[in-house]
Amino acid sequence: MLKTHGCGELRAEHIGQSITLAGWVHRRRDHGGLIFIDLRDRSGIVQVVCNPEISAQAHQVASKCRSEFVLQIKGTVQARPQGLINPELPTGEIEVAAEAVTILNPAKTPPIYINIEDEVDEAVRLRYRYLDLRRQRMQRNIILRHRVVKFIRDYLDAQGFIEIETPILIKSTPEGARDYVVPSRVHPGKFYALPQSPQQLKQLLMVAGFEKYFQIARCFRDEDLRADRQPEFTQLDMEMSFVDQEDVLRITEDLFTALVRELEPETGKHLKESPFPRLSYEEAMARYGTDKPDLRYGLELVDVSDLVAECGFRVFTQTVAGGGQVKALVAPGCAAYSRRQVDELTGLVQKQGAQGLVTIAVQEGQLKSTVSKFLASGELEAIVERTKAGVGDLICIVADQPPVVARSLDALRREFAARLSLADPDELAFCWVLDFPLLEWNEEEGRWNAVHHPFTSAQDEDWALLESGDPGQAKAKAYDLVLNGWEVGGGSIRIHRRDLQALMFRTLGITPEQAQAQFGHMLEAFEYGAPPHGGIAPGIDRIVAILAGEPNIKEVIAFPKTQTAMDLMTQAPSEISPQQLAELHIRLATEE
RNA sequence: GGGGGCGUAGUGUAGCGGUUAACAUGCCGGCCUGUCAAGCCGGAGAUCGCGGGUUCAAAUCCCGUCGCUCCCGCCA
Repeated sequence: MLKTHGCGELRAEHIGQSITLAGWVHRRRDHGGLIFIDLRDRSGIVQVVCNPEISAQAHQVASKCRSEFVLQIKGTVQARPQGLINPELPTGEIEVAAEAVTILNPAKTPPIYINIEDEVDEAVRLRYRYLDLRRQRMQRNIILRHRVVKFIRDYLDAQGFIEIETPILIKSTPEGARDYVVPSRVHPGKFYALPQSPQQLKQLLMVAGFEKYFQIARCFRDEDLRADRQPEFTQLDMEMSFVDQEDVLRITEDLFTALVRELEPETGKHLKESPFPRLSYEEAMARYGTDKPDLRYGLELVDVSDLVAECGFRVFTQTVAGGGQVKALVAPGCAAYSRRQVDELTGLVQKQGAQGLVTIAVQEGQLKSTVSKFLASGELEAIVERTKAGVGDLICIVADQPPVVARSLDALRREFAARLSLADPDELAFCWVLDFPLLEWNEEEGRWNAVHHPFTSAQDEDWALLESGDPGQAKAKAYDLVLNGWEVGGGSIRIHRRDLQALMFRTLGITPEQAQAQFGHMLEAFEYGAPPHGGIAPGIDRIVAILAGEPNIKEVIAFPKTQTAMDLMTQAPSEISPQQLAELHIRLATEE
């Protein structure tokens, strides 16, 4: 090794020791007669003093050093002189008196600051990602990610889980997201797909008798990007045999409870509660307007439809009569909102499809509402009472069909939480969302789609609904893990009986021939003693981002892609040579 | 596919019809033995993303385009 110690490890106990360090010039302070170098490596920063009276060589070389030069420094750890201790630095009680400085490699002036935590244009960061990754924020995030994955591996190993790799080149299936495909050289005109998740493979591992499987699995989906979506991302893929939903929830909950507690000294983030609260899908939509509610704050939606069903405001009465809802949200302390501020909120809900926004400002001794001339004072008071709004609060009301009401009030709820800083950034509010619908109607194609995926089991009593008319009412044995308003995982109990799988395919409008062509291997496998099984797949990138306090998963991925799925460092994707195309039997249909 | 935001020295920003395109920092040179975002002095560094248009005159206004970004659609 070119070093005996890490820069950040040195403490008062090392005083007097001869040591060798190697790292990067974090900052240089040249006083002419005396040069200070803050030397940085992964472990931290230490001050090196180059005094010509101790070593003329060290001082002379140090005078040529610049930011990000790679140095090896031999020297002695010494106590800092009286009054010169730097309490900002973990190594601030000591410094290293340089006896020899070697430039292992010089460096060009970097295009971004390594030593200042400053916002830099993301394109520049991504182009020079290796420099961006040198910065403290990214080092911290990537190391945190390592700890998360390491903890998960150790924990699941101790619970009897086996980590098994599954192929990256697999068969394309039409369900779900768009596949990334890879052409086959050996089989002209045929393509592999990259896995959207190892879904089928992990189920086959259950048929294979491994009983408890997990994998830190890379997944690929060729869909448009978001702050929480990259084209390739990492899941903790898990599957277990002889379990029911309760077992999967408990094991997952125990894992994340232990993980969060283990990392709390590092992240400073604590669990709001464990066991995690459970909400049915229906309840989540009713109380929060979303299936991924942020439970760090309240602001629950309140249904007031019955209170206004026969009031004097036709928008309300017609909405209720037409099967819609009138629901309210109380914004604490916002009664004094100006017309302009209310207009902003109205614009927000209109973007979600709502016609408008009705407000009631609860003021001392009076209620000011945009609809006071339509509603009797008793009706307004009934709404105030139902919503438990107090003096100084602003009640926001949306009337529309349930999906529009949900979307609008969810948007409002998140807007108020942001404006009023209601979400504690150091709190982790996990919850489970359960009892999802099994199927949803696909308007375009005129058929049912699986909400989760076609191997998800219906709840036991709901199988009959698939045959007898009302498949849309069937609930699935599916569950989502939600954390601070992010969906951080989803899973289900699978169908393990061939007859029920056939019923499922029939309901989805998949003919036996199509099922055989696409999923023949699954159906066949299930005929050889498939155990009851189920699993879950928490998203590693999202969980680490939340633990790191980052708003975007790019901040916890070493080499992420831009919103147009480019790698700005390597310029992927790129053209390939005509020879490569020819080998792959591909001709480009380039548009003119 | 659609909507919003951003694009000016290496980096972060200001300027928003007429400026020598400004400031900070970084960079280069000089001085400096106790700094720690060191200090002081001097210097270099910008076809204002790109293309077109309006105008006597465009970084500034208009149109288009490209890049980055946030969102909707999409993401079983």
